[in-house]
Amino acid sequence: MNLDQLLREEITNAFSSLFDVEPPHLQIQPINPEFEGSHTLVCFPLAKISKKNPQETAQLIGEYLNANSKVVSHFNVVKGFLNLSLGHQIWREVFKAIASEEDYGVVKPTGKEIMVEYSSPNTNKPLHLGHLRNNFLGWSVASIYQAIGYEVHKVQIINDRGIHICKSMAAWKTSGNGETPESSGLKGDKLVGKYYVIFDQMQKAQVSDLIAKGRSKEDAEKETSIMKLAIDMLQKWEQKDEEVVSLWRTMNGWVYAGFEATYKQMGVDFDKLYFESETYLLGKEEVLKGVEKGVFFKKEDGSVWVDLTEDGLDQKVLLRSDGTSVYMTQDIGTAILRFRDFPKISRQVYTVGNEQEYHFKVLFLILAKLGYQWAKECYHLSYGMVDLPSGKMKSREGTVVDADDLMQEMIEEAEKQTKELGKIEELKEPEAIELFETIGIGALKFYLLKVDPKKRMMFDPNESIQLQGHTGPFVQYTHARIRAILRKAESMSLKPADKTDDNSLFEPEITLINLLSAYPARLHDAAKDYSPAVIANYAYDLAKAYNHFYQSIPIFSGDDASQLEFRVALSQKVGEVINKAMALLGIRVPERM
RNA sequence: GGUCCCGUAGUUCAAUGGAUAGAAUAGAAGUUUCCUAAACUUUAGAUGCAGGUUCGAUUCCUGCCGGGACCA
Repeated sequence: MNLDQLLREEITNAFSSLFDVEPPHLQIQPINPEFEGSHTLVCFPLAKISKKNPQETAQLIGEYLNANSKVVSHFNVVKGFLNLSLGHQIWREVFKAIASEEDYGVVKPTGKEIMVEYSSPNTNKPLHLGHLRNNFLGWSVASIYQAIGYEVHKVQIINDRGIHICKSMAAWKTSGNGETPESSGLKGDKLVGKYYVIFDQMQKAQVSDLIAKGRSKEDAEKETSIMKLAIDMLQKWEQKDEEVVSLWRTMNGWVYAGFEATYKQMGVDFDKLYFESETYLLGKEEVLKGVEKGVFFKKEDGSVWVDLTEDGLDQKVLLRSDGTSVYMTQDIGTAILRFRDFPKISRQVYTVGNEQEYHFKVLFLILAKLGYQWAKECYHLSYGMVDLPSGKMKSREGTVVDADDLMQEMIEEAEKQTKELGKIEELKEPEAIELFETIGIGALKFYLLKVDPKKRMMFDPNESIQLQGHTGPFVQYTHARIRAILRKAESMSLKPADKTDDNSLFEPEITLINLLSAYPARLHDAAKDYSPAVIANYAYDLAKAYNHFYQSIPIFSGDDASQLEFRVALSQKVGEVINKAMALLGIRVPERM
């Protein structure tokens, strides 16, 4: 039974019998807590059709419902708002329906398939705070789609080729002395990142030497021995030179091992990896075909362009005059390859920062021009940058927040605060460590996911390690509290029951049932907007409402057994839904904390 | 120069065109014989500026101011 639908039908009936016309789309909204009732019908738009003023219209509909409705118990009118209160019996039935549903809110597989790309790092630098937002977002959106019945393929493209990795290789070769992750005790990605920084330092030193010898800055930057080595390595790599390829393989191997550890700690995973080294030659053929079809055009110097001025954009180069690809060319090829690999997907979602909005607009336009039907279904899940209180993260200024370090800090803070509260006396080592991780990582994920993805956000390290208030641990704590209730109920041999008897409900109980009934709709909203923030805020609202319920009603007092059983059942379901919602964010909820 | 995004309590975030703009933090004041006080209750505090559209605008439109990104 869908409450909203039921109300809609009843009001539609009421309206047409009262005014002899079909009503327009009804605005039924949740109510502000200051007003009595649970649903409100906005009657301003109806006034034109009913030919009465909004207040009268509301009054008439209210009276009609009072006399005829199965669900509305009473009403009140404020200005043009018809506030409806539903009977407690109805609320009990709503809850019964929810409680009896085994996997409440989860949609059975629909046969639809979707691909979600996220992470997609370069292999010359370790992952940082920005990647955390990216990974959490992408992973969560994938989970949300899974929950509404899609088969989801999680992928990333690893930018493992190009001048950047050659720079690390060049620096390692000249000054690395054969250092390895094992010999240095550094994580692989950190080690390779270290040599990327060393390259930069060597380059700077050599440039100033050359400038001192009278070279222009521009020339000097190209002619340092270290830069020449890097460029030489890139060329040799493209010629498949054995030695260079072998070093490239070794160093990328270190990076992957390092990334793997970071992904594990983050709790994200992938179904398939694409490597740029394997896909960067794709796309060129497609572009040439496009020239034949007349979709693209050639300039005198032989370069290939697409003209997007009709779409309000510029001309964009697709192949340079020497025939080499640009990023766009590769992305065209990769997109087509993916649809070949997974012919049943109806859409690709690219989780990439909003600085690439233009790039994806162009990419999707080009794919459409090439005649690919699925192009208009592709979606750039664009998210805002994460700023620090000191401003933007800049790798050159060393203000980048490292992903591993940050996660470690969060876990340590969780441990510290848990110990201060004296909560873990009974917990043994392995459980305690797991709990600190659950709380620390949960706090981080919630912090990054509760904000609308599209918006730029501020990351204040001091505030993020806060475990009170609008945070993940608040929700986790509520779950732990519910589990405690259920343990107690069990010890009292109280079985959860959803009997629909005559007992009236308290306001906090109705609020909870109302929130529970909203879960499927919120899930769909989240999918539609690609926004885990919708889920995060829902989980928070539910937890908040439960705490209020918990503090205002002594669950185990009173001698009416069915009332106690009902409250236990309500608690159990709230716990389940909290668990389910948090799982969509990749946040675990503990049994106790 | 062109395109796009963003301006909400001191701060970080909310608000399908709807009522008295919600939370959280920081501030003030309370609540532990009782199920977990990482909680709860009370209190104070905000829509950049100027117009327009309408019954009604934080939301839509125009201009300006301020912040950011991208394209050449």
